[in-house]
Amino acid sequence: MNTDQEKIIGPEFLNRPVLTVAEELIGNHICRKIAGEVERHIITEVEAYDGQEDKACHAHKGRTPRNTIMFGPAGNWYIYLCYGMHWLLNIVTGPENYPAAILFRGIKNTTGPGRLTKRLQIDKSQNEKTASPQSGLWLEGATGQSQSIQIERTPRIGIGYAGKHWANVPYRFVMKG
DNA sequence: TAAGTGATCTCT
DNA sequence: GAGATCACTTAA
Repeated sequence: MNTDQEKIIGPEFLNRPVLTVAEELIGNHICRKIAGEVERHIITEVEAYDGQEDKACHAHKGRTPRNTIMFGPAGNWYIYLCYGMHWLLNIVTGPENYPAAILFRGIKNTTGPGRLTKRLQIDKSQNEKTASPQSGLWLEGATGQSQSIQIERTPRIGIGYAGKHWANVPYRFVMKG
């Protein structure tokens, strides 16, 4: 018997290598409750940021007030303002004290991390919250669908400053079609 | 192609 | 406290 609880993606799913989690998130659902109405969107594009060695990861220079949440346990949201006007949404993954997160870059019919958060009405009020129906923002598994999708891997976007190696590793996952 | 926009971080 | 930086979007 599948209850709603069993479909929710929580720390058990997220506390694994960030690349594995990122790839498996494609095709699943991001869920948002706004004024009592629940919306579900298919995840089509994500990027992985993997630990302090990853020069593109916000935590690569060590712990700061902003990125402390990434050092915490998996399953929390990391949301920050980019270029002064765009909120970017990440989910923390991996074990405690290992800073890794996945950036949500696109959902069905909406491409771009800044547009995604605008579409879902996400801002810093969700930052550091746990992904769960109680916080109004969570992830659900789309069982049955994920077997038929095709995933493409490409280098990440907009991180040329990270150096030749880290700017070229294929840590971006996009749903084909 | 370029400019808008403001929190955060790294120096003084 | 000041200046540089930045995981983007939009309008031309």
